[in-house]
Amino acid sequence: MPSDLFSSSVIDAVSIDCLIFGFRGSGLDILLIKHGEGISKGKWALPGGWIQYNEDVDEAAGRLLKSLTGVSNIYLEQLRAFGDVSRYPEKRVITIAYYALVNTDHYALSAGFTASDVQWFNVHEVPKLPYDHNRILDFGLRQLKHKVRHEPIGFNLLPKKFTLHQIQQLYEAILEMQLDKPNFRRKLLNMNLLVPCHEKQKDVSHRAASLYRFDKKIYDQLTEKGLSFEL
Amino acid sequence: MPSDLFSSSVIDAVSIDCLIFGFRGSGLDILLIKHGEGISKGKWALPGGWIQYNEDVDEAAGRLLKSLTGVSNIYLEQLRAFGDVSRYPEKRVITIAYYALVNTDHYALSAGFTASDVQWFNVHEVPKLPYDHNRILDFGLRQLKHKVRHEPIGFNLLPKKFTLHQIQQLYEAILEMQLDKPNFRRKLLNMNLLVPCHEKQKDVSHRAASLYRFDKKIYDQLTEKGLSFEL
DNA sequence: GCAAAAGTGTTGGTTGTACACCCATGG
DNA sequence: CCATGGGTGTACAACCAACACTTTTGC
Repeated sequence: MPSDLFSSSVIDAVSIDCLIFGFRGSGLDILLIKHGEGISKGKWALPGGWIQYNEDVDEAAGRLLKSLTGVSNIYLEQLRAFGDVSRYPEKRVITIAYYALVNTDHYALSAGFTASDVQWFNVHEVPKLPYDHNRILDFGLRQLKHKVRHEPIGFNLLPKKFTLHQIQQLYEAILEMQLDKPNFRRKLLNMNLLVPCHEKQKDVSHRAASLYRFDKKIYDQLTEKGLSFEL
Repeated sequence: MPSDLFSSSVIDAVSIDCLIFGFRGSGLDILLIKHGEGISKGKWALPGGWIQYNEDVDEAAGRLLKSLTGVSNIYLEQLRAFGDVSRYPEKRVITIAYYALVNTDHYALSAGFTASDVQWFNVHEVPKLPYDHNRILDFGLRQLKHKVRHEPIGFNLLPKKFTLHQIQQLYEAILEMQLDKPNFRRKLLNMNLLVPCHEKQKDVSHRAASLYRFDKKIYDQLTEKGLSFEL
């Protein structure tokens, strides 16, 4: 959390923290910043900060994320508020946590504002974070496991064109469990959510797989007609 | 929302609002209070108020609910924070919404603190509420529909001993749809969640139904062993 | 007997799960 | 020819939806 650079124009009792999950083909990553100032200077933490009086909380989350990390224009969803008395040492601060999923390759990281560095960390290799940030991360991971089974959010983490195997690896990374290949393929294809690109992988040392893409419009149409995305 | 009676000891930019759902055998109810003071004096609104500096947000929700309505000792779960700039007219206030399910019969309502009245309203017959309270209610109803399908929270709304028909009516009220009696019975009984009381209804003008009770311990055991509660 | 709700049975279709198996490609 | 992943087939069990039917009780 940055210091009160703008203390006159921000709400001082409420902060924002963002969980940005990324995927690089194997494990799940989380985006952290290194604090360049303030009481946690030098420590890695979740990107976050203060809300201004004239911006919606949802807007504040997007603005802070962009200024701290360079990541912009993504759909941030609210996780929940954390408001224990002792969660922040200096004074009473309630934080509202947001989370999002992005494809690691699509964003150039650039530390800014009060952040001196930005970096992806494997979610199982994060350092000890200040305040209750580790707790927030744990909560977010649990929420993510639940959400990914019921809504097609996972596709944000993949390249535009992807193979069925890549989706499966993503789901295995998030859910932390093995899935049966034939059954997973069928389940996904039978939803008619994926559009075949009529292209194959290249430069792989095994049989080339077909590429698919996810189409949000088709998903919206199907859900309106009463299809539910499950697993 | 009460006025700043304790303005020195409360966080002035954050409030709490509670959605308390009740059930009386037919429709779903929501608990509202009539404001006895402040800018919304005389209006019906969600019970809520300010958080003190020395209490956790979760605690504040329980305290406020009790002092305003007399309803205490229930499990309040956080819904989410609402933080649009214009949601509150006087000044910038972010609110954190909580929700809970209670059996209407188990609680004696008594208006207190800044509330001049308390009353149950059918969720489809609520008056126009101040601020964004109608939006919060809508959000809570949607959340409730989702939650009740995946976790056995609904049993809070029933008497200790209940018939299968009563559960079905409850589910039909929350989900706003008709359910097939034989299939609903079987589904519930096959989960082995319900303990038969070996008792029958009395004084009913039709065949008396068997009474069951819900046992949280059994539920916890079963979920540990990997059972999932669905529908 | 009638109404109202309790409770049981049956049937056919869908879905999930656990596999065995063959195919294509690079090294 | 082997390792790696792509991709298909099958067979059994479990589950679900729809609906017909019998039972008990008060009036």
